[in-house]
Amino acid sequence: MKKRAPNLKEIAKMLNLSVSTVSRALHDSKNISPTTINRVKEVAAELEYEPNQTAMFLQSGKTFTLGVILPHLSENFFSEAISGIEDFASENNYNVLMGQSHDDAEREKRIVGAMKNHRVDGLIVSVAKNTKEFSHFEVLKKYDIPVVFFDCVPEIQDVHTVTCKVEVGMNEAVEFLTKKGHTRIAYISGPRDLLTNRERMAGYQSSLKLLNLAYNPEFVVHSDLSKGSSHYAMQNLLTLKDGPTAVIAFNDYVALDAMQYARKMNVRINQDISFVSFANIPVYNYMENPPLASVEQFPYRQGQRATELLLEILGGTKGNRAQGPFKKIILEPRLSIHTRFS
Amino acid sequence: MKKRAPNLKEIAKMLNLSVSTVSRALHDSKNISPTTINRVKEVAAELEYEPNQTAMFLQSGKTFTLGVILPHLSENFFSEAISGIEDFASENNYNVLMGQSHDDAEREKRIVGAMKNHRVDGLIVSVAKNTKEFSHFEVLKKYDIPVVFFDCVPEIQDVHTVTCKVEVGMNEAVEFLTKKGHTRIAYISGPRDLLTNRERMAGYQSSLKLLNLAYNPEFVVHSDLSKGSSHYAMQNLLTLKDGPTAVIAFNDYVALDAMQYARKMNVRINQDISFVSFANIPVYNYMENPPLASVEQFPYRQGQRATELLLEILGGTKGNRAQGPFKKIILEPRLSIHTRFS
DNA sequence: CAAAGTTACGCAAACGTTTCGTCAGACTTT
DNA sequence: AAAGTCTGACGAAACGTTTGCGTAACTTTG
Repeated sequence: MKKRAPNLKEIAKMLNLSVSTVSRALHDSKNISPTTINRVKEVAAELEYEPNQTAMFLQSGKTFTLGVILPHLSENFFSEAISGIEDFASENNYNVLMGQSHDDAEREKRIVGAMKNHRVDGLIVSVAKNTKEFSHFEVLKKYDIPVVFFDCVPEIQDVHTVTCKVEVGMNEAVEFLTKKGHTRIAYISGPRDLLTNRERMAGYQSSLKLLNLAYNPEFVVHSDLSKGSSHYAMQNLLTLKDGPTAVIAFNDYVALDAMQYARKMNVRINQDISFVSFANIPVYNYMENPPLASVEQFPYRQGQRATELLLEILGGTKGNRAQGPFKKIILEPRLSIHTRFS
Repeated sequence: MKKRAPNLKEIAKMLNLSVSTVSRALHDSKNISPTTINRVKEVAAELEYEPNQTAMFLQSGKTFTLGVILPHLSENFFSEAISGIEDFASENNYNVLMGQSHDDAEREKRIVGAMKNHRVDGLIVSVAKNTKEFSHFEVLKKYDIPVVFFDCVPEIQDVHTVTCKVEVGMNEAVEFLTKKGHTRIAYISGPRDLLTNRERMAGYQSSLKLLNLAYNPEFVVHSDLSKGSSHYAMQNLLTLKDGPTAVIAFNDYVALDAMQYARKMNVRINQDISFVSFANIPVYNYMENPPLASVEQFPYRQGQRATELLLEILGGTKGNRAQGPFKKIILEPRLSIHTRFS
């Protein structure tokens, strides 16, 4: 009772044909007579034959598989992103192989290796927060595997990227708050050396300048994104003499933690101090006191665009692939004002 | 300037060895002299040689790839689950290929086909809500690809499953509420024919019987899980003469929508009417008025166990794989009482 | 009717590995 | 010294496809 997946040879034997004829018949080659094509297809259907892709991979060098590497699947931002990736890939008959780096450079390296061995056709990556060095991506060039980075991208020129103009998002956030009458606006920053944080920071400072507001270094506090650290950051803001009347947080988790702390200190959220953040969770419409607004970064969209770009690259001439020109796709963020739980 | 991935042949040529010797050397075969092994490894390292897995797949019939099919990646329950799957798979040197059915039977079918063609070693599936018929999984037996179902599993005997005892979870939920003094407990059910819903329902009824509470059919209302439908369900409960003092919801989304509606009708949440639900979202600790408690179903754990089971099956004898004995792993849910936002 | 073209198929190489079997030479045992 | 064992290597087949080329048989053409 050996069950083996049916293959061309089996079909060929049953019909007294050669393997190549069967192959061609299944591909509707014009060199095969219609009657033969029908006979072959009939038998194939009966056996429930499906071509062995691993063999085709070997033959063609194409796996029709895209690798996706991101920090955490369980973070909403990323699960939305990979959802967009998978949807677009699937529409174009690509499969998606995925791995989580857990924000660990070593793990990321290992996964890149696994994907390379797997000979994925291309890679979509949001790099781990603690990755400082990108040589493990360099190797991919040798294997002619193009990479598109999104969200968290390395700061080097010769790569394709899809990102969101967070700087503009920050501008809008500050502007929104000043229109509400705020002049003392603080920023709880994320990890200092993270590109996306520096962009927020740049936006924060450029906005202040544009609006003729003074930049007060005390109004910028840091969180390493842990709950305790965000609490501590908020604490620092609350103990200032002329504290802020509005706080912009690095992301939703930081905002929620900061708000939680503030509330414990009897601050009335969005009355005594208003909050705005950068979106990465979805349930604000159910909360009584969400931040007033958040900068929406469209992760699903980012994933989609990244995949689109990657497939475009894969469509190009083989040799030219990993060389350039390198595209930088930049999406516009949108400040979404939260309506209150009603 | 042709970049081609280095291969065994290339190494062999450089060292004037045969391909087979190189292959063996890289595998530390004892039939190869240490000096040769070293020479080979040196050259391999220099060329940054990595074996082409697609070739190994073809050779060995094993892809070291697990397929995962679930409804939505963006739903927290599933992203947690796949996170658990990927973590466990990764630890055991398996890759994860994933697809979203979007709760559509047709799409599910297509993805199963794609995974089969890809010759994944095994499959982990949470079936689409509207899948009524499981023949597309039958085919996999022919290809000797074992399947482990989790969460949403087909109601047939000869499959491996990992599920959570939701019935028990419901029991605990009812008991919890009665201990709080509630006797008029309603249930907002999900899609009637969904197994997980019927189990909740069974738990609901058995609990009432056990606690000597009357079963009032009016206290069971239905939601198709859409916001409107959940609102409508809640509306029905609110218009009852002697309405419920506690409501158990099919899941968190239903609970949140129902609570939203109730609040709009000036019901004081968890005072006039208490809420309990089945967990699938993570941010309750930030909400002012979350449900009093939710039945935690441990998606990460479920994903892990499913993967563990699958790998166990894959380790078994080849022929016996898809035949049985069929394992049913059942996890205990836990009622987690939410502490209030403070 | 012969030359040329067309049709329908088979042969064999190739993709990159692994592995079974073989084999020559060197060393060990009687 | 003949027979046996061990060492280190190689050749070739196999996995399941695709595809360039070859070739019969048949059809068209002048």
